[in-house]
Amino acid sequence: VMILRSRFLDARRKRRNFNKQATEILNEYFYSHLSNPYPSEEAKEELAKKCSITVSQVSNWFGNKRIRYKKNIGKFQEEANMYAAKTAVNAANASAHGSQANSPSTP
Amino acid sequence: HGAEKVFGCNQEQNTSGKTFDWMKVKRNPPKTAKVAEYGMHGPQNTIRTNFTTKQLTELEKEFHFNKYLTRARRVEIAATLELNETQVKIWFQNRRMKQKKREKEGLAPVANRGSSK
DNA sequence: GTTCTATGATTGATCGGCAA
DNA sequence: TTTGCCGATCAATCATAGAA
Repeated sequence: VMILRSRFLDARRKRRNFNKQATEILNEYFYSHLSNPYPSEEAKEELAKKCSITVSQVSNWFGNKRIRYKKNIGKFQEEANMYAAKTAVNAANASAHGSQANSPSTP
Repeated sequence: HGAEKVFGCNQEQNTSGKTFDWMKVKRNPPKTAKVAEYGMHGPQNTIRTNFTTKQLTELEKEFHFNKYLTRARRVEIAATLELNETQVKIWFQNRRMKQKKREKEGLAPVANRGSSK
């Protein structure tokens, strides 16, 4: 089995992890929609823009995240609680007082 | 019909820890191949087929000739490459999607942002 | 430098919906 | 009613980046 797997060894190489900020945005969305983490095409485009990555990359991220999450829910429990708390705080700030002139991101 | 009703004041809608339907989704095993046959229930088969370089090269060549297959052509190719007609059909379907995806990405990679390196 | 784990991308195949 | 295609997704795997 020589495995001429070298047939397409190219794109898959040179992989770059996303910025910590991008991952943060993706995880926030994922855990705040844990009941149904399937962003619409529009939502994906918005996330892609915020994360500065392509829509395909957003799709890949969610695909991998969903599969790996359900594969081992326990391993993500800590992360899940962390983002759940974070989402709760954001929701509280948003509904508490109608103030909105506050963008926590993009320094 | 958009945002759910007001939430956050009662009922523990704590989503963490719960198992939703999407987490239970299970795909049926591939029906590729002839499992029946003589009782052979080995771990193999029903597993993702690994196309050989030769098969992929041939499929790729055919794709550049025709994006869509005719029944006759499909039968011919399947026989030549020793694949099911379904596998050939699916390969072309996936190949077309891949092509579309490339065209789409190839026309808007602009706005390169903080690409760490 | 080596070993193991986290993660982005690729891809054969499945699922639901739609059209012929 | 049956079959092909599309769009989305699954699920397994590849190859690398990063942690240990």
